[in-house]
Amino acid sequence: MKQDKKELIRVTAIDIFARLGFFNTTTDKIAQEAGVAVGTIYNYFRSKDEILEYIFLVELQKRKEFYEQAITLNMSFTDRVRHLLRKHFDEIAKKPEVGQILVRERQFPNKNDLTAITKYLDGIPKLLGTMLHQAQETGEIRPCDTRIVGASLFGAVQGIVSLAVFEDDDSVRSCILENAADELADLFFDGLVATR
Amino acid sequence: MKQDKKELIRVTAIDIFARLGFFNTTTDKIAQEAGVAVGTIYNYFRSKDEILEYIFLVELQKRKEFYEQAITLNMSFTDRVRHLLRKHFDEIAKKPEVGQILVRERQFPNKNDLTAITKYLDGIPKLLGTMLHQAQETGEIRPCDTRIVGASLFGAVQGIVSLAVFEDDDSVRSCILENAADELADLFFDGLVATR
Amino acid sequence: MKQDKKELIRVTAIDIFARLGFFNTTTDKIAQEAGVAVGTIYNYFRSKDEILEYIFLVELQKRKEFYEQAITLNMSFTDRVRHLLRKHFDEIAKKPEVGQILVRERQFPNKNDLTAITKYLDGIPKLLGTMLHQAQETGEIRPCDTRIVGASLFGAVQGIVSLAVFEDDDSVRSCILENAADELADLFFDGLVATR
Amino acid sequence: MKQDKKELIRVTAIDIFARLGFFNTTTDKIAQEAGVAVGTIYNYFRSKDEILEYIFLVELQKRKEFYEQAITLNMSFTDRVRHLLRKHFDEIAKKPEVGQILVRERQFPNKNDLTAITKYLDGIPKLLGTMLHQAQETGEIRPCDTRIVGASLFGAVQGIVSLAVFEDDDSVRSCILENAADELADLFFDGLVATR
DNA sequence: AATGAATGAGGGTTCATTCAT
DNA sequence: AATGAATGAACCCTCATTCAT
Repeated sequence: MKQDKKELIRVTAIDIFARLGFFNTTTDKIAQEAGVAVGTIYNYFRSKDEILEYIFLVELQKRKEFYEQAITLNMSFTDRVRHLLRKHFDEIAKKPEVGQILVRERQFPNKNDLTAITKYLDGIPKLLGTMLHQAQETGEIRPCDTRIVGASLFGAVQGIVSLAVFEDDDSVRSCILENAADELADLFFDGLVATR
Repeated sequence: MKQDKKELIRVTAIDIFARLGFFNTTTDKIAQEAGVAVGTIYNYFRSKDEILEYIFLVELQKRKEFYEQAITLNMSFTDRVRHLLRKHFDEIAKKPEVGQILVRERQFPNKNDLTAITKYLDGIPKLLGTMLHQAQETGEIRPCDTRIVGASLFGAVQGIVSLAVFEDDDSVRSCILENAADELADLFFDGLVATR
Repeated sequence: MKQDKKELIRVTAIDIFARLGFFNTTTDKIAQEAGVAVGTIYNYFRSKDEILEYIFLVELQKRKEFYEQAITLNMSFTDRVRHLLRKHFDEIAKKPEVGQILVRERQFPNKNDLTAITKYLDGIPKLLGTMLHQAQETGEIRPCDTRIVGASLFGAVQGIVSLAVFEDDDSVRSCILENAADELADLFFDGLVATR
Repeated sequence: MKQDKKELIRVTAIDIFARLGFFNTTTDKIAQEAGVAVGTIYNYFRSKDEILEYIFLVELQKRKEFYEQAITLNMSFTDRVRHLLRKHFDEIAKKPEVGQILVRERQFPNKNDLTAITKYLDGIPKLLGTMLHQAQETGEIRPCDTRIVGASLFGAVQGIVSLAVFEDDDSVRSCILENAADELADLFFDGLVATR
């Protein structure tokens, strides 16, 4: 039950951060909406910053698990990426507010360098870069600057999430998120040029 | 001369927003670093928010000009995109701080409805979508969800800017930004798959 | 056993109050260092204030006992004072932290009127004044304003305790406290002037 | 006029600190009673702590001036001390609240080691110790532990201030403070023992 | 147009105290 | 008797904005 409350605060904070932005969200507001006292928040988090970090941490964890899964499965590189993208967009579809935060709250509290936020924003592109590099060595993909392509892929994902998340119509949003993984995989692997 | 001071404030604000983030920047700090009094800022801007909006507005204006240019020039769709990307990354290379702000300060897209920020973040992907749509109709590119691809392209650009902007080594950053346009164009038009 | 715990809390509180000061000490800290729950403190004390009062009360009690002893013993006034001073400084030497509190925590003598703290800070000088007055009547000491001299003696004692207590070197502190009683008695009874 | 406001805040704070104690005084209260906004306080002081330090600093400065005066004047050691004591008690008589603070607010904000408060509480006894030491060498006073006697003298002064300051009757207080210097000087130089 | 001291609502955080277990 | 999670009033301080000079 102790963790129930931490979870309650995390989930509530996601909703409000998504709605108002981190800096426009007050701790009072979070407490009120979570139905607890302000003090209670501080029994589980050392600061408002830490709530945001925890949100990123949880999502980072999930992405890591997706990655471990993808590694284990015996599939080609392209399928692996497709798998990761699907999982990611599914997650966003389930809770778009999380997506909103992931693309918007990159202001760092810049206190400790190794925050979960930095790990997320730096770590995931780097991980994509590594995957690309390996695929390049096995000849699965053509030569390219893997850092740039990794950052592009990560950025493209964020761009789509932005698009979806600011879409008001729920059904349109769902549709975007459902197609996104395949559309993006096709784009990245086959390009846009008309059949040659 | 009147506009000299407004420009001074804009440029100074860019540096500080990039360094500290919008919410961690005080008007006092801007005034101090610009060598004017706080009150002076309010002779040119109605609020701190408006400074940020003005920064986005100026950049939005530049992008629009690039677009007008690109339309005028008689070139293929792919060359047009390549041209736009080059111009954009050149601009970031000249003043990376601007890039930092463009990718980071997307807070509160809800205060006043039609802010320059929203116009930038929504407008540019939409514009890219339109271009893609036209290219699709002329058969220059294959069928695809142009909204998703537009958002992906915009996102990919932002992702690369992120990568470059948080890169400490100046020469590495320049290198990334120089190659980015071509690398990204190749990626989007030809994809990654080795065999063709 | 019931009183064991109250004693435990009192002793722990002394250490922390001495180290951090009353206002910088939290009840959580006391509980933690005493190895009990916060709630437990409130089974023995009605408030945090009351802990401090209890500390003063215990010390006041001890001083009263010293006084009773001194009265019983058949000695001259000067020896009586010397006896009291020795006892007091011995006590401080045994637990300098108590001394620190006695000289430092004189805040709010106004909350409840008859606190142990007020009794200590007002009562002891008054008691010294009474002793001086009697000695004056028996001709043991010269005419003087006994209130002022009483306050001076009490103040001088506190001043020495301050000196000792903020001395870091343990052996120096012990030395100061050992000599203090005699030095002070000599000073008060014979003065400083060289020729006599 | 700039300094007028700092002075206004200092003087107001003295009154409230004396009445309620430092820790029970809020910045809002000071602002309200000074007739300024809370923010104004922070234009002149970096923190609430700094107000207290400034109060001590000003008093320390005054004492130093008294000391310089005393050194310049061509008088015996005993007269010099008498002069210092008179000046000090006069000062307290003029504004007893200051006295109250000087004897009560020794809680340290313990942040920077060299606060004005520490300088006052450690520095003045040390200075007295030095004076005593010199007098000892010139044979003006008998051999004694000058540290202990210095601390005693300082403590005795504080003790008298305590006595006076908590005295409600104004005329009694004045009387105490008027006689204090001589009474204390007599005590320290000639002792208490009846004419021998 | 320029200044910068004054403003005060509002924010994050603390912590003594309570009370259900 | 003991626990410690929950509480929420209260505090210190910040900072965007104003306005008299």
